[in-house]
Amino acid sequence: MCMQKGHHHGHRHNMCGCSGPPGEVAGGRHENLIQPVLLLLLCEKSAHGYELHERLTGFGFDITVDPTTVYRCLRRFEEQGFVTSHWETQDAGPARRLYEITLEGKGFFQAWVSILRKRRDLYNFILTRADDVFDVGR
Amino acid sequence: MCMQKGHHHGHRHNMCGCSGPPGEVAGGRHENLIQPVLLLLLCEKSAHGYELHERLTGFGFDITVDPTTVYRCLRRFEEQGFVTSHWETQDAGPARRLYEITLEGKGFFQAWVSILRKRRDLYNFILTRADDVFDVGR
DNA sequence: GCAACTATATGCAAATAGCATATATAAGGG
DNA sequence: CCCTTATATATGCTATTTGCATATAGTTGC
Repeated sequence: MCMQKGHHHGHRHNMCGCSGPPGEVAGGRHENLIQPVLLLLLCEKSAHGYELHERLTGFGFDITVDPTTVYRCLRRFEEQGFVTSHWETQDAGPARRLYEITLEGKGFFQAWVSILRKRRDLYNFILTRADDVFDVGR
Repeated sequence: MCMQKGHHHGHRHNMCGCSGPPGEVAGGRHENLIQPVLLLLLCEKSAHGYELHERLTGFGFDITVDPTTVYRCLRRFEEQGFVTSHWETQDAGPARRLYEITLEGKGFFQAWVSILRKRRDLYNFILTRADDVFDVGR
């Protein structure tokens, strides 16, 4: 996969090992996960994109997200009213956008949480059946 | 979302409530899940596409997949050597392709299983932190 | 001045999956 | 016999998310 029509910039794999077996079948690589995770991080503490990306990267569980994804997700959230932002020009470094979660955003996050719970239950169901298959095989 | 440039055939939402909060933010709707689930079903019993689609639909957990997705996934699996297929013209009804999982396919499934385990752990981690956020908020 | 770090943004392309649609066989009813 | 419905598979188009390459700009240290 991924080596289609002689494009000059080669590999476009998923390097995170989070979406599918290594080097194969990427796609919705992080399965939308950065969305709820960003909402969680913003619930815990308001922050700007760069910091959120760092917190996400240090999240463990093989999550390595492109900064682009973080910034774009935050802008989309703002369009949808889930966060607000304002420029910070104060102290050191270049200007940065501080993001804060809104009440709507918290509601959206709670909706996400119930989805995540369902997904986890489904994963457990699949994993149990997988164990059965491999047990019988032995 | 989804209502871009006046296309005649409207909604392209996710109707399964499985990928994200209702009616919003679709994308990798089933988060690649049909892949490992198909492999699991084929580990349990060889079958043709139509039957696999039915088994998938009866899987519970809000999973409703388009038949197209099933057929295309199976063809891809065959290209990758994870399944083999041969036409069955025998008994009643139109000809159908019987799919059987290969040794390679089983290996691929096992790789998937370890990914699913990681994901479930991550989900639990997120859910725990989400509980903390909402506890403090109360 | 220049490299490195902080910080954000845009364009392009790849991958999965849904909808519309086309196909063909077979069974049952009128 | 024709028509509808169920079985069974396949292709084209498009939407959505996301990664990579790249551009930009301020700030700090050498």
